[in-house]
Amino acid sequence: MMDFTFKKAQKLLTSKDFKSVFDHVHIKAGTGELLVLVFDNQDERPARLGLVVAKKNLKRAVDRNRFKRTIRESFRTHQHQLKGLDFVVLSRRGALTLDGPALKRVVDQTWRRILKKRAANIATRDS
RNA sequence: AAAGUUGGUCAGGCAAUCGCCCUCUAAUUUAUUAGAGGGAGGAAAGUCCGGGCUCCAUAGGGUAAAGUGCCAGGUAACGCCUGGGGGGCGAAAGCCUACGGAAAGUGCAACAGAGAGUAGACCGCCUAAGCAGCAUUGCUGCCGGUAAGGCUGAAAGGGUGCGGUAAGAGCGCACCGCAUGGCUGGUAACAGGCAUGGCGAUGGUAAACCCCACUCGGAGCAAGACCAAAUAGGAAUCCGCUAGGUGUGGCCCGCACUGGAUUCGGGUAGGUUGCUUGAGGCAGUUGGUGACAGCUGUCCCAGAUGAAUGAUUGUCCGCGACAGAACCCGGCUUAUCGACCGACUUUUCAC
RNA sequence: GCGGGAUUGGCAUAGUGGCUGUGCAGUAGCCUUCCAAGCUACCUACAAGGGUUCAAUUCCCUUAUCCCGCU
Repeated sequence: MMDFTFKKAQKLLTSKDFKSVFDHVHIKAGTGELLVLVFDNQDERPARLGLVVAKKNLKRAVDRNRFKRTIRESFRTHQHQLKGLDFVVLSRRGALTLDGPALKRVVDQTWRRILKKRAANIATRDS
């Protein structure tokens, strides 16, 4: 039975954690709705997630909460494929146009694209 | 039954799985596991008012600024609520109402108009006399009288009618309005009625200045308190100085600090706390027209700190709106698909 | 979360209880052989709603949008 919990250890908590991701972006992936920055720890630690949702893009608190919950839920179900990575997800203006299920599909696709890029990075580094 | 008015309640339900936050209990590897319980709103929103709480200086005096504005009550308090009065709308139930003072003072009113506030005389009306005419009358119209009618304007210094007059006029009278003084009812706002005045005292604007009455110290949990790396040096006590400077009130008075000596601790990053038992909810009862208050019983009902309520599936229905706590309450305002319960008004029909 | 401020043509910026100016831009004409400059004319505004007033861009209230300060 796989563990799909989402504890505090899997969140980026301090400003130091956020800074390390922002200063050393190894992989960048985005759509019109969101932007994902990835820091590669290159080990088997649990993946960690941080969210940056600007009031400018999503004005109502209800929309911001929905955006964060959807991404957390998707992260929770995909975490075992994402080990060793730290993520920062930022909202973009287009986030308002998607409803919950549609946003979830977009996020799921983004994880797959990041994994592909990571594999390519490792290949170039090894060669 | 239809049309309408008004008060209140609710804000998808149930089940399964995977997850999140807090509390309690137990176990241990001391941050995990297991069990139990709890987990957004009527507006949590806007931040428009009022209070608690905390610090500033102990919150004192004066002045400025600001706010409120029919009366009485409720409340911790309010710009809120309840009841009543005046005014407006409606056939009614009912709804709306910044509703003190312009007979203390100052100011403002474009354009038009004769005249815009100590009124005014443009067109007019009347008039001695003259001319015409048999005459009713018509024309010109001195000295003057007059303000009814016309014109302008948002507004023209009481209104309507009758008398009166050369023509007119509160000039006189009646009714209405206004003012003053009693009276009656009401806690009061106010209402009713009487007498007198005789409109030369009195148009509008106070969300113009202002006057009157009442309220008000300032900041805000990023308040504040505690534990504490690195780095840099400060704090308390006593003595001295009232000149200057500093300080959290817009300003003044008033108040505290400063310089020297002695003594020893101080506190930025970060963390902890403040953090939820409260002007609390529910039920009953008593008082009150009511807002509400008293008493009795009972319950504990979010407390996060990248910030918790979600996702998937099934099922039912009326197919689910606006929208997410961040110190806490009382209001107001704004957003909102709907559902249910009660009270009242009018019309029609039946008995 | 708390506390402040702003909104005037396409852009920038005055203004005040009685018909909204000014500059740049745009359009048309004049001038010039043509262009530029210059001159003339036109065009397009008081964020939205309600109230006070005879009259509101101005005074008052509500709403919307934007900006700033306090970790």
